[in-house]
Amino acid sequence: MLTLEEIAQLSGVSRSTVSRVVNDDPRVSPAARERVEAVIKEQNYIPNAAARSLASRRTRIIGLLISPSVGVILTDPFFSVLIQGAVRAGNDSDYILTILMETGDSPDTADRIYRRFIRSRHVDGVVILSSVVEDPIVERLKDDRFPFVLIGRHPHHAVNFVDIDNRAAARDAVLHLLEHGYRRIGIVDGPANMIASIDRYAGYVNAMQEAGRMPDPALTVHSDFTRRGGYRAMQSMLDTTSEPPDAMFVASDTMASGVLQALRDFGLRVPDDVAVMGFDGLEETLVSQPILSTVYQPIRDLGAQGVHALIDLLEHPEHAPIQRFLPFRLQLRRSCGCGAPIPTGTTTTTGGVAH
Amino acid sequence: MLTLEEIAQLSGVSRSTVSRVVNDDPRVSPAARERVEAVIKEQNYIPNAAARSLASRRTRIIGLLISPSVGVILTDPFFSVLIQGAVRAGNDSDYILTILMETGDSPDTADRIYRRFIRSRHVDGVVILSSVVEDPIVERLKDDRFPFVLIGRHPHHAVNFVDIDNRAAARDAVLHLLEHGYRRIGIVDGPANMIASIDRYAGYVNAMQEAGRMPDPALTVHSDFTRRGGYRAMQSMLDTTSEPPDAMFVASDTMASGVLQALRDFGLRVPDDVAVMGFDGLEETLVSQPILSTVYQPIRDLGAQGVHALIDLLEHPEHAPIQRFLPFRLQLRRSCGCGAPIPTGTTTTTGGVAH
DNA sequence: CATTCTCTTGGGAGCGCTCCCACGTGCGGG
DNA sequence: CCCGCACGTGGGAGCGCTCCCAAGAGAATG
Repeated sequence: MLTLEEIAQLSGVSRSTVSRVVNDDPRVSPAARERVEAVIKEQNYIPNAAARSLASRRTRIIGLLISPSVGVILTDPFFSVLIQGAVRAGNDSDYILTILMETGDSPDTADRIYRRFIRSRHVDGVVILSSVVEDPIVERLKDDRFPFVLIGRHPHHAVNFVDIDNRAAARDAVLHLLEHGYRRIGIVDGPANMIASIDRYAGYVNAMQEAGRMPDPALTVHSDFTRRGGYRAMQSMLDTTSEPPDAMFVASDTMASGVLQALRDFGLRVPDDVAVMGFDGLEETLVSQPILSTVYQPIRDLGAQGVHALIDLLEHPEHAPIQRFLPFRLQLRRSCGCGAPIPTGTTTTTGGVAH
Repeated sequence: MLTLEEIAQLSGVSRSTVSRVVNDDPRVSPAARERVEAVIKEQNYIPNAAARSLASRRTRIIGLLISPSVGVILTDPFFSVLIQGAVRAGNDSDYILTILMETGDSPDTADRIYRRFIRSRHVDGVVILSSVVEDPIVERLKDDRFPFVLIGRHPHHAVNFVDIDNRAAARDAVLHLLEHGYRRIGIVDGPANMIASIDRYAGYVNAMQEAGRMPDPALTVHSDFTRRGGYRAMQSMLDTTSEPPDAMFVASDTMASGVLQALRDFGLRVPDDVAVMGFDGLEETLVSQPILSTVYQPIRDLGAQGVHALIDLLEHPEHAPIQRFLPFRLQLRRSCGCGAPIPTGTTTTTGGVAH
């Protein structure tokens, strides 16, 4: 493995000049630069990361930390799209994005990663993809004053985050179902300990109350954001309730896909017997008939903005805290009872929120 | 940020002793150890990663590199299970596993990651999850003598890898369909540039030929390992062929799930009109009726073994090259025409290969 | 023509660890 | 009683960079 010093000797300049060339410092004569670059190329020299970070006190690497809860449902296109958005944003920057996954099987795994990777300064900052409300990592990062950005807002702490207004979005969706005339509206929500689930449930309740209706507990099920979970949730609701719902608000498209299949297996027609409204706006779930009405959220952007926010934080620590809400919109298609099947992409639009 | 030296002063010992405590070196008196540990805890001291790697010449971090082709189909439970297996194996070791994703949108992103993360020694070694046959990274790693393990065999190079014998597995699966008496057997394969697809196709052809049948090109479709892709592949096959198949071998359960839906939407019964055999043995795809017959492969193990192999490589460079095939088995359920629906888990078993 | 400035360049002093060698100290055996 | 040998311990010498300051060569200024 070659060092800076050796490259310097080979090209007849000093260590400092080679360092300047490597770091694109303008204070190098064209002649010297050319010579050094030739040697670097010829020797296939690549600077040692550890030495660099030790001397410069940064690594130019940022982490995307995926919490256990998420790891399990990694299969949801939601996460894959989000991750892709984040990775792409990382690639377009000067930073390299690396993904850290916790499996959650051992309590000290998280601690290990935190110490050995985060606090030891292997990364300059982290984007957290957790959404489990009580995730202890948030406290820890705050206490240690380590730079981080949450994807999904935090209920208590004033931390940097990027999110959509899930409450408002869910409210809009349920209000739309109410406008259709549905009255027994049920909900398949995500896990009760995720902020997104909590907010979406609150939006559902808000809408129902505005319409003067009390949400029926028999029509509320928490599931796990998987297709299978959606299927089972719908199945159990139909099995246990004497009076089935006339519409369902489902907190993710992936679960909605399971819900649609459960309804079909139960012999119920969508939207005639039961209307369905999803959440996410994933292209992946458009396989099924009837085409799913849903709340579109800019998932890819969510990932990208999270990364951008972190980089901004790293390079301008003096900036104000970042608390960004991205816009959402309803995509009204067949499954909620709206007109003829509308081709993918063409959509009716309602409000959204942004700061 | 505290340093070793400061901890040493605070606990009245030398830098060396603190280092020994941190690294679990037995050559420290109980008294000193106790004192130092107290100070470390009290000060919340965590050693600097860069300084450590610079001095010790290793990082104790390994990378899981996910190639662009894979990134797109990250939603396939196959990958999420594989990744979980790898992450878990990493957690159980002394290493930390970090995931690197290439998006493939820019040709030099891969180069950047390679230089800035791999060759710069940010990681001690990498596990490659690529399977695109001509992935240039393999050459590069080989040339640079950087430690790596492939998940999925390599057609040309003698490299370390972990895989199953896809050819034999596919052959077994198709032979089973032939035993049922099906004769017009079609295949929905994965992308033609992935080694797994190539091997599974070869197995399919082998089986057909052994039964004295020429595979019908009209019944061969390459798809992309997604549910949607499977749906479309089946749809287009049914649309274009005058004589539909009586059985389908599908190169992944996720695609098979799409195939089942396409058949249903086409008014064909499974297995009566068309039998279906999947590949992977994912629990996630068991939602659908009829329950899918499939080839089970130990996906989680594949990830774990990849990581173990790499660690072995790092700690015992003198060991022989690792080329490991894990066992597979047929899981015969309803969709291939086998008896009554068999409860999940209970399975008929056939051969497998292992070294 | 002396003075100031700009442009390039070189090298010292770390960054915070690990690794190795040397130095006590106290013990048992010859 | 002395020698050798463990056992703890301390400190020097790096690891391969970045950052800063100094210095020399010209160019520009009065």
